[in-house]
Amino acid sequence: MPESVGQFEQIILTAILSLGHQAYGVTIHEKATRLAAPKKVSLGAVYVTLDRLEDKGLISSRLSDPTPARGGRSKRFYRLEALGERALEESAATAKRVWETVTEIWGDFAEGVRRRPKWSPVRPK
Amino acid sequence: MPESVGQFEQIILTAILSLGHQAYGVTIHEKATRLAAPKKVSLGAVYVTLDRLEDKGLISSRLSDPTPARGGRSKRFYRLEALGERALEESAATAKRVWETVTEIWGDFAEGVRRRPKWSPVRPK
DNA sequence: ATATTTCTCCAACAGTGTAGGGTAAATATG
DNA sequence: CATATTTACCCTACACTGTTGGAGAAATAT
Repeated sequence: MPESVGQFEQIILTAILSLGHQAYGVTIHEKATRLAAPKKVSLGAVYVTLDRLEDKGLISSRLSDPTPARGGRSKRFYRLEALGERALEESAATAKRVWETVTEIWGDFAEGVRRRPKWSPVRPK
Repeated sequence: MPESVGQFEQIILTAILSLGHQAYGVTIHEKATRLAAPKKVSLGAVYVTLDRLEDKGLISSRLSDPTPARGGRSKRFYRLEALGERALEESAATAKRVWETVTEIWGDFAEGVRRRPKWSPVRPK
């Protein structure tokens, strides 16, 4: 049974996955911000979560060489470890089930306006 | 900007939504267990979370009359409030984005075996 | 030297997740 | 009726996750 991750951890793992070999603090923050919108994501939250995920062995990191650009100090790049992949699989499967369940009732509201519910909102006796 | 909910809270809200007017502790527990599988969900966790969601005004409850069945004591039925609907909408939209992002890389692994990644897992320099 | 830019990291606290056991209210049974 | 059985609710206590805000390090630019 894989480690189970929280909501924000899931977002961070997803960001790392999608960034491939360009995953470091700043880019992860950008990706995470898009995933979590309209909610704001602070940089501090990202780094703290990266630390914890690394402690749990779900991701690993290595420090790069500096790049020849203004402010181009070295970056800490992250990658998903096998444990992290399994945790994300499980967690994403639950996300899918949630989305599908909500969609069955409300329709695909993310694509526009929310539709009518299947049943009328009658209260039990 | 809607209240934001955690992972388990999202599952509970989703369970309530999908149960319609049959949402009370035991049925919510069953739904939540299916949504969160293979992870186990304890009944205690469900009730604590229901309490907190009610305190925050995302759901409301009312006590029913007992039913004439063995052990048929009265149930506390829950329903989504407007705040809860908005919180779930936002939260489910993020779940969708996570699922889609993961799917772009790994394919729809929930339907069977995980496919190959789009890029090779090369580390940065 | 000093300013500016990019980037990492820490400390502290609030909020969420979880287990396990306790309690209550109904019907069934001898 | 006393006790068993079934269904259901609720609390306590603690671990883990989420979040903010700011400090500080390492580059290039002027």
